Amino acid sequence: MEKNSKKERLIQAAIKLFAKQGYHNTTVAEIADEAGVAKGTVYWYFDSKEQLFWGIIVSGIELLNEKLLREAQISNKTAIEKLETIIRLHLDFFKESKNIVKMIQDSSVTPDKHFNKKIHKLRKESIDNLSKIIKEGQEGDEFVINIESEELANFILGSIGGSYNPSVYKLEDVEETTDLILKIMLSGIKA
Amino acid sequence: MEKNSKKERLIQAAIKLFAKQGYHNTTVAEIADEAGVAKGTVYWYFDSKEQLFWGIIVSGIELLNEKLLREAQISNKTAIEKLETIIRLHLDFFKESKNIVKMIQDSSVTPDKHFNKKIHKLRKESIDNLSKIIKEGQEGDEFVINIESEELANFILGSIGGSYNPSVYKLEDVEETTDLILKIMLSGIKA
Amino acid sequence: MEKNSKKERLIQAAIKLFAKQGYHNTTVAEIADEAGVAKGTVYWYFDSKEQLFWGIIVSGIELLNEKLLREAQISNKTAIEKLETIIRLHLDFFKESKNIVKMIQDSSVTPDKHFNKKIHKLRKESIDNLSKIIKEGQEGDEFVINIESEELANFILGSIGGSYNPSVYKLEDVEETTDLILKIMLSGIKA
Amino acid sequence: MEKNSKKERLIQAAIKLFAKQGYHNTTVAEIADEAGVAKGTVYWYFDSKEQLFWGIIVSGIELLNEKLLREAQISNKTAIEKLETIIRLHLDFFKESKNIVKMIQDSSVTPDKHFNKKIHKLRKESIDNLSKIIKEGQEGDEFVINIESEELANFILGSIGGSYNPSVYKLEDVEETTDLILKIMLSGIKA
DNA sequence: CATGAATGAGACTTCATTCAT
DNA sequence: CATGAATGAAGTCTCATTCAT
Repeated sequence: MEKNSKKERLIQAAIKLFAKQGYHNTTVAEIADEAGVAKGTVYWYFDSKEQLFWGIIVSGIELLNEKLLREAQISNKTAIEKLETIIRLHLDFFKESKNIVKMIQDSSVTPDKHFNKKIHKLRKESIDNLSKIIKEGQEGDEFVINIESEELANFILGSIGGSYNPSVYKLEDVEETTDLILKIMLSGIKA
Repeated sequence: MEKNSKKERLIQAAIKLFAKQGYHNTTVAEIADEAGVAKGTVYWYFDSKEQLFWGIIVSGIELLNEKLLREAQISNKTAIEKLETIIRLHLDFFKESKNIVKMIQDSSVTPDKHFNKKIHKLRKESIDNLSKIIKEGQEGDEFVINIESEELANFILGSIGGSYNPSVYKLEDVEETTDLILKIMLSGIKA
Repeated sequence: MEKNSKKERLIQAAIKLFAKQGYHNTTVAEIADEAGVAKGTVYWYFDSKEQLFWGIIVSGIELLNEKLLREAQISNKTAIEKLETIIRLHLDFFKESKNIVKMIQDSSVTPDKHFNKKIHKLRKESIDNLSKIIKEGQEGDEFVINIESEELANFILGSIGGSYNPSVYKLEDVEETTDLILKIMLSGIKA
Repeated sequence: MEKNSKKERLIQAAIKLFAKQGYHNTTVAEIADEAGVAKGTVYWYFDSKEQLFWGIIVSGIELLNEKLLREAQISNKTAIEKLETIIRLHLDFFKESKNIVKMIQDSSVTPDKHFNKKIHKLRKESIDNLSKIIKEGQEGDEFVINIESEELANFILGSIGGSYNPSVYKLEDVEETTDLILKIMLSGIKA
C-alpha cells in the first residue's frame, strides 16, 4: 500500500480523531474530511465505523505483541534482560503510538462481540508470554518463587500500563524511565 | 431520603447500565426503565444524562479519597503501614464498587469541561496524599530515597489500578491480595 | 377579588412573562414561580395554559371595547370628536396595557378555535362601532363620502395600531400623538 | 437549481405550514412530509428549524426592500409618485407573498438574537428610505412640513401594513386599493 | 385550597449507512 | 473507484398536565 493511498490517509485521520475525541464523538464525516475524501469513500475501504476503529486497535496490539514475542525468543538473554526489554518495548509503543494507546484505553467503552474476543485473546497472549519468561526466571533463580507466575505477569503488565500517565512521565527518555520501572520492579521501594 | 426513593433507584440503575454498556451505549430510556420510572422522571432528579454519569463518578472518587485521607492522618502508623492501608482501601473500593470503577475507567471518553477539572483535582489530591506519605517514609528511612516522591506515588497508584484485572484477581480475599501487592512493592521480585 | 389573591398574582405574572417572552417561550412553571405559588396551583384557577393566555387577551380587548362603545354613544359629540376620542383611547390602551398589547400582537400565532371566534367577533365589533361613527360623519358632512365606511374604518384602525411602534412613539404625551394622528387622518399630508 | 429541487420544495412547504400554523405549531416532520422528503433531509439543507424560518423571512423582506430602493432612485419621479409606488409595491407583496407576510407578522414571537438584528436593520432601511423621499417631498413643497419626516414615514408604513386585513381588502385589484390609500394619505378624510 | 413529584407524548437533531450517478 | 445527496432510526430533553397527599 502506498504511503498516501486514500486508505492509509483514512486510517491516519481516524487515529488522530479517535484519539483526540473518542469513538462516539468522532463522526465518519469528520474522518473523511480530515482525510480529504468523500464520506462515501470510507465505506469502500471499511465495512463500518466500528470495523475501522477496531481494526486500528487490533493491528496496533498485534504489532506490539509480535515484537514482544520476538524478543522473548532470543534465548541467550536472561529473564531479567527480557523483562527489561518488555518494559522498554511497551514504553516505546506508548511513545510512538500514543494515539493508538489512547484508543485502546477507550476501547472498553465500545463493546463489540467480535472484536472483544480478539482483544481478550491478544491480552492473554501477552500475559502468557510474560508468564513464561517469569517462570524461566523463577527456575533460573532470578525471580522470587513464592508468587504465581501468571499473577505476577498480570501485575507487571498492569503496572507498566497503569503507571503510564502522560502528565507525569514525559517519555522523552525511554531508557531512563525503563530503568526506573525495572529497578522498582526488581528491588522494591523498601530502604 | 428512603433507601428506595426513585432518585436512589435511578442512581443504582444508572451505575449498573453505565458499567455494563458504557456511557454512549446506555440510553436514558433504559435507565428509567431499569429503575421502573418514566423517562421524564430522570430529568426531575438530574439535569442531564452527563450530570448523572459524572455525579456518580465524582461522588465515588470523593468517598474513596475521604477514606484515604482519614487513614493518612493517623499518626501512630508507619509509612509502610499507611501504604498497606492505601492498597487495601483501593482493593476494597474495587471490590465493593466495581461498577463505579468501570465507569471511572471509561470516563475519559465523555469529556466534560466542568467535570474534567473536578476529576483532575481529585486525582491530584490522591497523588499528593500518597506523595506526602512517601516523603515521610523516605525521611524516616523506610523507603528508598533515590526516587522522586511524586514519580513514585504515580507509579504506585498506577500499579494498583492497572493491575486490577477482574479476570485475574477475583478479589475474594482482599487481605491476601493486599499482602501480595505490598510485598512486591516493598521488596521487588528479584530473588 | 382581592388585589393580592393568588389568582390575581398569577394573571399579573402571566401578563409580564407572556409579553416579554411570547406564549411558547413561557412555561407554566415560570408563571407559577413569578407569582410565588406552586405549579399545580395554576390549574386550580385556570383550565390550561391556553385559557390563561386567551382569557387575558379577551378581557383586555373587552375592556377597551367597552370604553370605545361608551364614548361612541355620547350623542352631543361631533363625529370628528368621536374619532379623536377613539384614537386617544387606543393610545391610552397602548400606553397603560402595553404588555397586553404585545400579547395581542403575538396572539395570531397560537390559533385556538374557540378563542379565535371570540377575537374575530371583538374585532368586528370595533370596526362596526367606528363604521357607524364614520357614517354619521359622512351624513353630517364631516367626512368625505366617496369612501365606503367599513373600508375606511378598517384603514383607520389599522393605521392606529400599525403606526404604534414603541421605538418611534414614546407615548409619553398621548394628547400630542393623538393630535398628530388625527391631523394626518383628517387633512392628509399633501402641502 | 431546478424549480423542483428538494430544497425548493422544502422552502415552499415551510412557507405554507408556518403561515397556516405558526412557527411553534409546525413540526419539522410535517414540513418534510409536505415536501415529500425524509425528516433528515431538512437538516441537509438547513441548519435548524429556526434558520429555515428566519431565512425565508429575511429573503422575503430583502426582496421587497430591493424593489423599494430601486424605485426610490428613479429621479424623474415626484415624491408623490414615489409614495404611490411604495404603497403599490407593498400591496403587491402582500398579495403575492401573503404567506410570508403572515410569517413576518408572527416573527416577533420567535426571538433569535442573530436574526432580530437583521430584521431591525431591514426595518430601519425601509423607514430611512421612505423618510428620504418624504424629505424630498417636503423640500419640493409636495408634503406638509410641520411633521418630522421619520415620524411620518413610520406612520405611513404602519398604516399600509396595519390596514392590510385580508378579510377587508381582497386585494384583487391592487391599483384600486393603492389609489384609495394614497388619496386618504394625501388629502385626509375631512369633507 | 395548595403542593410538587411524576408522567409521557412529542419535539428537534444527529449521524452511520446506502446508492444512483 | 469515488461522490455526496438522501435516508430514517434513534437519542436527548421539555413541559403541560395530573393526582396523591
